[in-house]
Amino acid sequence: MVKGPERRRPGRPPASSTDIPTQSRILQAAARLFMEFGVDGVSMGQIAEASGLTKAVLYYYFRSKTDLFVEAVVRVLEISREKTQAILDAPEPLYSRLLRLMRTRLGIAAPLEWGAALHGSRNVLTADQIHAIERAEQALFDTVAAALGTAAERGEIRCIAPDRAARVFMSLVSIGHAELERIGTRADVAAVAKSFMDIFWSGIGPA
Amino acid sequence: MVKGPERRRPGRPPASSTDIPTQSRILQAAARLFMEFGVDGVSMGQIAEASGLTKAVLYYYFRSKTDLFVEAVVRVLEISREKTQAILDAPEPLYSRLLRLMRTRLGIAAPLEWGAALHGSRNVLTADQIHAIERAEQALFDTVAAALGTAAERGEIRCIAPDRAARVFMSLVSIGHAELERIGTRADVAAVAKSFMDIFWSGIGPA
DNA sequence: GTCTATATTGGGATAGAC
DNA sequence: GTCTATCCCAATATAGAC
Repeated sequence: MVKGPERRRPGRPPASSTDIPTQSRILQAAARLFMEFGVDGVSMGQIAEASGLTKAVLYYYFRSKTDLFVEAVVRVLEISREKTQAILDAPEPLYSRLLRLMRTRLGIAAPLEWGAALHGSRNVLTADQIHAIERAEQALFDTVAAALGTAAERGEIRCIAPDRAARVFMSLVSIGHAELERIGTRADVAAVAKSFMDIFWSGIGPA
Repeated sequence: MVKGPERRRPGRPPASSTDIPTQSRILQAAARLFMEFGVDGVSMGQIAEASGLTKAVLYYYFRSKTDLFVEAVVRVLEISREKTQAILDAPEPLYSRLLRLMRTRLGIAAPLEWGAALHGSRNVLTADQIHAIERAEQALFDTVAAALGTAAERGEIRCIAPDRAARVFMSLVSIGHAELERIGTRADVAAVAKSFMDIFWSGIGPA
């Protein structure tokens, strides 16, 4: 492009300039499908269709299906981490923040068991790819663990191993989501969130 | 076979007569592989090899790969349920029984996230097959839930929703297993079991 | 009941035009 | 950068001998 600067065309710019970049469109569609059907449950053709493109374009942006999968996972985990961080930074008691976090996550349509999808495909991923995913996953847990650790210092909770507790919390979110799916649309997200939160907070032992 | 009864051959009977029936051998191998690599991570060829047979034999006993998968899952869940029942029937306080259950399950090589494997393949399963798996799964949860319910009646615990708590417990087993895998062989199963059990029993809230 | 050999297809990946 | 057309292999499933 050796052309000099052009004068701005009057009127609304063509749609293309406001469109989501192709790569992001692919990642978004891929993430959604992978979350719902798992790696092997989705073909490149389906992802192409879902993003309104063709297979060849996908391979223009991503070397392989595995690559696309890894980048989609990392992206989702990063976004998830940011949202989580924002909620946990609020100036509230830990209990309220965790409850809000659980409600929010339960409300998200695509909850996802990446762990599940991963389990089946670990053998295909390179060490680097596994590492990338594990790092993104760990960052998410660390965000929660940090909040638990701070609260523990303040004597707000008795939690001894924040990282472990963080994993338990995230897993409770998964179970909660499974329960919401089971009972269907008549589900009361807030109520389910509350009851899982209570198990997390007080355990099942005698009062 | 119209031959009359033969006299028993002297000496040790041929190995074949004490062998596990072919169908069980297939199911065992299939269950192990499916648990480790997921449905799509394993081919019929691999299952055939693992059970010392050929693909054709597998198709002699099972109509399709999906069929084999479903029967393997149900079988594992049933066995798991029986073992669980046995442990929970012991005349001990609930806490001890649950701790023993968690230790035992953490010690099993193939822990498995059937849920994971399932998620990816739900779209392929017939309604009947999904039902069969869900029934077997529910039976397992019910076994744990029953123990929790009884204990609740006795005032041994404060648990309000036994079924929900049962799911949480089983899920803690999964996290525990994931943690053991992460930290590798230097893992202390009993210690990990204890600490997850404590989160389940007392929660993380202030003492 | 178990084998060898093969038909069939879904889907990952690429070539090359535009 | 995006398309059409195609290659190619892995893996399910079957045919038919023994």
